[in-house]
Amino acid sequence: MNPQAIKVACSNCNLRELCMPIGLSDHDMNRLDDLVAVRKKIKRGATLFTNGEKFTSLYAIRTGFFKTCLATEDGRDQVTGFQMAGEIIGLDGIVNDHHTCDAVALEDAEVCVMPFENIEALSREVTALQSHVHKIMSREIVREHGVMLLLGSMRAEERLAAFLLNLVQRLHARGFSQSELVLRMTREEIGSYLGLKLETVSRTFSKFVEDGIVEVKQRHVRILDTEALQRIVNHQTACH
Amino acid sequence: MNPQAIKVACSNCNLRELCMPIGLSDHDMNRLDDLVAVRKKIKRGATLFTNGEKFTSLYAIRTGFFKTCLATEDGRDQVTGFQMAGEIIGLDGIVNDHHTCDAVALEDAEVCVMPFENIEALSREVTALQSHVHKIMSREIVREHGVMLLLGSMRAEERLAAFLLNLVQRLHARGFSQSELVLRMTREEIGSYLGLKLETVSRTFSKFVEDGIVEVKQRHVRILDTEALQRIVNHQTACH
DNA sequence: TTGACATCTTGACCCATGTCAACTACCTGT
DNA sequence: ACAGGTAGTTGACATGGGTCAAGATGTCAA
Repeated sequence: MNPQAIKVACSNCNLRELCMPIGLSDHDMNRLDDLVAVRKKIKRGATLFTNGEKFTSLYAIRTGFFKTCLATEDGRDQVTGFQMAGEIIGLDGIVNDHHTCDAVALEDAEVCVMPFENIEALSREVTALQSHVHKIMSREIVREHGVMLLLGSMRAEERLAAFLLNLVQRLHARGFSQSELVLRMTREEIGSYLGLKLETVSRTFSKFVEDGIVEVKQRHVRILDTEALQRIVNHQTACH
Repeated sequence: MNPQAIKVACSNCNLRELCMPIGLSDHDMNRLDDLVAVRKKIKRGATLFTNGEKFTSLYAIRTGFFKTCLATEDGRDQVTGFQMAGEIIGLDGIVNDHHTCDAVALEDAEVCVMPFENIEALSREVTALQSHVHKIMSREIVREHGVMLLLGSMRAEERLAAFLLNLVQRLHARGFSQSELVLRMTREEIGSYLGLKLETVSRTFSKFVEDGIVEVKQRHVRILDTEALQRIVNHQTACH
């Protein structure tokens, strides 16, 4: 195999419209190819980075599924997000040059390692990249606002409905079904993300099944009535 | 009054070490002075920007106190943060060119308006500014992780204790007392931020007063026992 | 000062979710 | 195919915080 064959190239990557700026000239696109230092495989259960570790790079997920989570000394544990192909992780490390959470692979995964100094250097020259980096960070801020809304004001059913809709929507954007999905995480991890106990997550799934909104068989979920989920999320003050 | 007198100048601003990169050369510092297009005063209760509004600028708070909040059609309302002098708001608007939350002044305030295109242009040339912008956004992401932890896994007392400690710590960094503070927001706004009802916030304050941890007189709070608050925040699994 | 209104406190009661426990189903490696 | 371990489900009960309501306190304008 010649070196060319294993050379990483964003320009040929079928995920590039998810993680890279669009509408670049050929010249700029070629420069972007140098952003990715190397690819890295992570086995299920292994960490890509952990809290306290030195920050060097952002990571674009090529394949696989991650969770990011915060663990405190006093035993709390909060899943702060689930990330899938085309998404960027590691942004938490920029501010203090050290990561402040763990990124754990929930299935065998592969990521593109993008040294942050390369990103900064190149984005001084390629305006589209600069703008893209800003948007990625802003998107994460806005996403977290949404999670705060969920955690601060929604009830269990509303949280789980919002969670399922969000997952299928992101999977659909990657070419998967709008109605079927395989959960890569346990009930406990879902619960941690949604601020619920695993039993509550399980019960709420059962409730949805009873109501004919979804079919659930372990981690396989089929959504039968998307609008019902939508209504549950928006419900809230419908009773007032 | 000559124009020079009202010319905005970061280089003379006593907040610059809070909102601007440090260790700049005189030359770079002068260039930074051009970042701020204008200053703007906002009356108590007025908005600096609102959800859906076109995004043009980031804002550095010079004086005053803001809340940012998300309001959904279905009547939910979530305070996503409280911001004080030296902090930057508006980051949520970058990703879609429109703001996704409201910024409301909780007391008369003044902000420096920094057009985002100026920021992007200048940060292509001044590396320290580029790095600073990245760190500010990353800091916001990490802050929100902390709020997710709070909302997802803490009980009412723990949330309020964490909230008070965070506030005094930030105020102390601005030269105020470590033990005394004036809340600029209502119990309802605190509750919204912490995912609690205003009655619960009020009761929890009363509990802290009973326990001799704080003195509360309306919005005036004096912390008598910082370590007790610290212990409450870290407590959690101490019972196991 | 007075009245009107917003904010805050407190009590009584209720319910959604947590807790604890038993049981079932599934997956993994041999 | 089997054993052991992990993950998920379900029931019974406990409880933290929500809800509703009354009253107190503070604020602002006239």
